[in-house]
Amino acid sequence: MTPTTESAEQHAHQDDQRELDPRIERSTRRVRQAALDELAERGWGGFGIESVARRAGVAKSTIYRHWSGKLDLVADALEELVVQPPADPATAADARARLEELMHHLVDGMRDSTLSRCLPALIEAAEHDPGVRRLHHGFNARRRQAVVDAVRAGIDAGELDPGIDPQQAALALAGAVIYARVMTDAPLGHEHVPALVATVLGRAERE
Amino acid sequence: MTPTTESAEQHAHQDDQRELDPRIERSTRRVRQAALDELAERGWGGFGIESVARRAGVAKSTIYRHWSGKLDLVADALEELVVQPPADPATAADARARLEELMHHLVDGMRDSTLSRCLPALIEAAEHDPGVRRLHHGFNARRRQAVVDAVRAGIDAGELDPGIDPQQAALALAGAVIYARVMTDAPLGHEHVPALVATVLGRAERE
DNA sequence: GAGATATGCAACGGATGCGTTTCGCAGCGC
DNA sequence: GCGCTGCGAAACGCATCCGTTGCATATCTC
Repeated sequence: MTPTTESAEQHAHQDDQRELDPRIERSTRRVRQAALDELAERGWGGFGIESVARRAGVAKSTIYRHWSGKLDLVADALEELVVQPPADPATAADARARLEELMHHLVDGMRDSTLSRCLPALIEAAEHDPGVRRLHHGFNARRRQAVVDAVRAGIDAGELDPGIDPQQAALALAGAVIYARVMTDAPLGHEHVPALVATVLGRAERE
Repeated sequence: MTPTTESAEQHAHQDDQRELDPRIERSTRRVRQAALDELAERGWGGFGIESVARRAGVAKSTIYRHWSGKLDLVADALEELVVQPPADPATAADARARLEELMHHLVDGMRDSTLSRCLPALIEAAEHDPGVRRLHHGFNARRRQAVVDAVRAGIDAGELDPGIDPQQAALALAGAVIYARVMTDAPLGHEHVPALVATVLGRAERE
């Protein structure tokens, strides 16, 4: 039995080595899910291994058999959430439609998802742990990059004002959704997306 | 000695009743400051009364003499941060200048301030405690309202595109700054403000 | 100065969580 | 079926924090 000082090999690439003992597969899956629930409900500071074990219906020793501690477990569980790609690039008619699509996707993600419920804990955790910070910032950078690309494409295609700064536009668009989630009582709804996109990207340039 | 079941009267309005025992003034001031530092460093979950006492150079019993517990103390200490009014309304030349001013102020607030260092903890705390949530959301709503007003004034004055939705514009502007602070490695700097404002509000309508 | 009062200090019982260990059992692969 | 191995249960020592208390001391008010 490996001492699991580094869990990355075992868990991150678990899907590769499909020859795993079904008991392990079952345990780790339950624990990861429970860890995310725990993180969402209790937050970063409130997160407890014993609580996760109870929640997962699993012995505490089982958790320590597979992860080295709180940090290892949380980091591993979070990888679970990161596997959501935003959307596909080439289906939308024009830049505005594409961006509205991206925003709707983000709004969706901020309504029900596990990720949304974990977001405050994630923000807090990123502040205090370098590993989580890398994960968190990396994930958001990738997600935001899709918006930057869409804006730039829109400008190149002549559909958007060339005065727009793609970086700032992406910050503003994504920022509005995230801000509404963590700083206000009223998360952004789908009905606000058109007005948001229209406001940030400017009104129709050509009609 | 009042049992301090409700601390609001004693502490929030402390400045009013200036006849206070200097020992109390001194203690509570130290503790409040220490509480903010603790919140910034350890986060909402890591926050501990005994740690605050150590930090403040004060006996634990002194804290319990003035506050009923963690929640009471944190809420009281946070009031300290909320007393920052954004700026004055009628000095700026035009709407764009006024909005850039507001954004610079927000960027400032996200660089060094205690509030910035407490922000992740605040977001997390607001998620789990209704009292903190009210404080947090209320403060941000007030701050954002200044932006909404400025945008609306700009539209009314014919300086901004009437197609802009003031609410969404404010969300986008404030959101970009906050997002950059809690979701990325690179907080927004003052040098980005002009591009941000220009991007969200549209390029010059009249030149 | 005298009396009031806030503080410091130390200790308390209780709770909770951590990370480890031991052992009997059940489920797995072959 | 049999050996292998992951699991559950329970207990461990240790640490931390909670919220409270009693008492001596320092500091304020008058």
